[in-house]
Amino acid sequence: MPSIVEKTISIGYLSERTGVAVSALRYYESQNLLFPERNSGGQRRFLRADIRRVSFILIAQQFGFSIAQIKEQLDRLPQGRTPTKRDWAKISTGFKRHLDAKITALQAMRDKLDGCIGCGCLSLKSCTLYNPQDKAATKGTGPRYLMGDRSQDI
Amino acid sequence: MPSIVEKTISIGYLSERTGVAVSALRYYESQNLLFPERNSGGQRRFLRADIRRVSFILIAQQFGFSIAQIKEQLDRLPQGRTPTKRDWAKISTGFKRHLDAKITALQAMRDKLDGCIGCGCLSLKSCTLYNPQDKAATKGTGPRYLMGDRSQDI
DNA sequence: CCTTGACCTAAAGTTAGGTTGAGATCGTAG
DNA sequence: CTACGATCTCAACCTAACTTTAGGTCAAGG
Repeated sequence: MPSIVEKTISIGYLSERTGVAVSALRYYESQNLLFPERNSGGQRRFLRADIRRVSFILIAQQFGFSIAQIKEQLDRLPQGRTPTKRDWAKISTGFKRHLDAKITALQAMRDKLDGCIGCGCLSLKSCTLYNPQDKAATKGTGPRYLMGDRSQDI
Repeated sequence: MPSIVEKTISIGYLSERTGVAVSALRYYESQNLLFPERNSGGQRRFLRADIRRVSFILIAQQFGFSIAQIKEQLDRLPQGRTPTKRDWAKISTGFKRHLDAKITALQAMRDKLDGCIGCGCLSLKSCTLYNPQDKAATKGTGPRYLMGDRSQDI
């Protein structure tokens, strides 16, 4: 437990304060999410501001963002000085856009599913859950015939 | 391409019809999502109804469900006969409940984030994104102190 | 000085959801 | 009968996000 006047903290203290395992913190460093300095003995010394940085990582993960995406957001923070309220607010906004898009997409699917349950098309020809673009975009493996499409010979 | 009168289909044809790789279909069998019979030569013979079963797996994956969760839903289908419209509608309903819950959770987070952006609490003491229950439930690793909680000494 | 606990590195292991490769067999067209 | 593509099994490999293990070092208390 470092006293209030010490400017850097150990990996153990950062772990205790954030609930993130020491091994995970070292992993985050290897992924360039954290940039601790080293003391004369080679041990990591973090800034107190890194507590907030790690907390941000945790929240972003709860929102479903990958480590790479989180890194992109963190890269937008200023280097050389401790991030301010405004700095955090700025990246939170960019972050909200992703989240909004994610919610919208899920709602669209939910609405399609609603339609399918109502009309029974989960077992008919015209199920709207058939969505070729998505699959073509993610895999390039050509069209996929989902739930009841081309079902004339089923 | 099996003629319309043949009752079973090959793994290659099932792959072609669903867009799912042959290797993935074999993997699904290993995970007990599919139960093909075998011909005299040991090759898998699927039912035409398995096209719909695989399509269901794809859609469920798009909704973010794991293979294990999808298996749970598929296990609710009747054995011994081809599932009907009503059978599929029944599991789609259970499925919608999960989806609704997921959307609600995401919206709650989005709303908290909205609040945080507005009030600047991403760098203050009382950030509502601090959510001890969730973490305690998922990991059992004790409380996690998120974004600005206990920030008096930051 | 000695012990003990926190810390270090590098490499290997873990889970999910598959893919890839090797080597052998099946099945069908010519 | 011979080719040749489709299938078969089994094991190894892949990414993400970490954890674990092994073997060794640092730092603080007594």
